[in-house]
Amino acid sequence: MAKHAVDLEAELDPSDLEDLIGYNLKRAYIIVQKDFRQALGQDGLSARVFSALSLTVKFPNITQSELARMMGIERSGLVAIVDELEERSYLQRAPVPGDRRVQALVPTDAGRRAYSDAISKVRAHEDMLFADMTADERATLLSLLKKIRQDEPQ
Amino acid sequence: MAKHAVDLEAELDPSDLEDLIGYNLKRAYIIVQKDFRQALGQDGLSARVFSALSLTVKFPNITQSELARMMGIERSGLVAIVDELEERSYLQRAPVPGDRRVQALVPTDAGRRAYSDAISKVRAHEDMLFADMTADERATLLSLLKKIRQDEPQ
DNA sequence: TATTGTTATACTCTATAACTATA
DNA sequence: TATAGTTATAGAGTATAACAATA
Repeated sequence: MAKHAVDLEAELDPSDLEDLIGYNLKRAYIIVQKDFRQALGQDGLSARVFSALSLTVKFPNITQSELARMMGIERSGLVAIVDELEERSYLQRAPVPGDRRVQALVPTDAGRRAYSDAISKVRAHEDMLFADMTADERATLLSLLKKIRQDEPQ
Repeated sequence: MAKHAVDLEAELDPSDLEDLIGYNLKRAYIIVQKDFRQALGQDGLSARVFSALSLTVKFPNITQSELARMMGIERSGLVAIVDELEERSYLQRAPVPGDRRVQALVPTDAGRRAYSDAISKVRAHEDMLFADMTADERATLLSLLKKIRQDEPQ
């Protein structure tokens, strides 16, 4: 079937922002991040604090340096995040026998409950936001994003 | 075929960060954005200034309010972006006959050349960064990201 | 010498609110 | 009253560099 001129133009124009993965990635990220904030509520966890709590629950006794590396941020940037989690009593900085430089991050019961509550809200937010995508489409998107993440340093 | 216990666990664990589209979207976005910066070089255009230049070239005489709406940011945030493009002599703020409140953004020849040069670099950067994805995979990713963007306000 | 956690500092991106000049 | 552009200001989020304590 012959294509309309406008379709041809859309396919061939090498200068359109809308064809760039980076541009669409950014716009999509902003939408998801804003909806995440709304889902977690007024004084809910921010995305980065939520991520840190998740990894602390999953890997109890993780050190701050390890956590920073997993999250892809600098050690210095993690301090405020751990401070917030400690102020919320969701984790404790615990001394590690044998190396007094290190602080192990230990989730509290309240921290595990808070994470369980938050992850439910996040799942609901993604289910709502991606309601117009099939399970297959979501799985495909996830695997393509992970493919990009293979280029991650470390 | 029977699944390994570890596969089952990976599929069923409802608390894993790695299963969240939002988390993977953010990590992927950061990678692409960093590579974008590198591709455009030391004093190259930032992503948002590049986007503004692109839209100004595509829609000459666009107003700042229209441009801000297209980019999904506030009018106030656009001022510095347009300032930078004007300082680089890539566009001019031109008065609009009939409404003296409005400034039309008109790309210069230098602006069009700079955009042409930048978009080439951006294409090369995406081709390099997404070299391990097929054309089909890139098209699929693009269309899934656009699907998320349908939830965009306005 | 190297590493962990920390502080100080600065930069980017963005939003909100208020102003001005027009309409 | 409402709108376009602007300014001032603040808040995330991040990075770099330096430091003290410890290895």
